[in-house]
Amino acid sequence: MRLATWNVNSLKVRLPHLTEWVAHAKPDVICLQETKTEDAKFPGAEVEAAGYRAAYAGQKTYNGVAILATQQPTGVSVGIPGHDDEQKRVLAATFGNTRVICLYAPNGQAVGSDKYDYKLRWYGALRAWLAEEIKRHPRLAVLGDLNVAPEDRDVHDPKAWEGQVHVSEPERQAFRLLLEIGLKDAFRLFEQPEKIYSWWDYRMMAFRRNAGLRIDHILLSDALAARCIACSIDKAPRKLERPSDHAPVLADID
DNA sequence: ATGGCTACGATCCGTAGA
Repeated sequence: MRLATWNVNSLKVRLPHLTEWVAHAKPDVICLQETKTEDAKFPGAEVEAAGYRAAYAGQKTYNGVAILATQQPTGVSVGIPGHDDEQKRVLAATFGNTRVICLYAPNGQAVGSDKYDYKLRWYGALRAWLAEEIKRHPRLAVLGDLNVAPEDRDVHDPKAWEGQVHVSEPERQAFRLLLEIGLKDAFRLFEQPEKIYSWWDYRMMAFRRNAGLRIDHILLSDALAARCIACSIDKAPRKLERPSDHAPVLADID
């Protein structure tokens, strides 16, 4: 089974890139973030034509998550249970005996801001929920834009980013707490080349300079991690005309 | 010099992203 996650930064704008990419990468499940699309305007026909069923939870302008899969999703749930949030950031679905959770973590804007506090509270609620979810679903995959670069090697210029939002210690701690409930960073299960990132700023020719962050992640429970045979980031779509600022992340489960 | 894109929904700029 091939799992993927991609922050598309507008499903409407990126639909051609998405259909092209899934046609050649052929993920069985792909989690999308920042769809920025109301459910009533979800491009259901195009997604179906590409060979995918879909579950989605969107809103106008901001946020929005979707899970596309070759199999019909069951047990679809939106949001973190008990955590009231207007922002559509969390979507879960089951495929066979595998539970897939699609996440779009808050950006956090700046350390110390209200949005940063919201980000840390969101992570707290997420962790509590996932701790239960992993007991219910031993085959648990958590994919998405987590908006945290877990280590300095996930940052192009750790000195410049030191203490900033996405790399601050409380955010990294929140990320590590997800691992502590029994999840593994699929990317780090394997030897990887240096300076691999999943996001590059649109400005400053950041992509050309490979000035990026690795903030999009696939976390796997032990049962799935034991069967994970590959994990990589595909930079190719970032090179296209009018790209998303994020690249898709892939993991193969035997 | 802390900018520099991009998407959105609103107008011809503000908000947000990371």
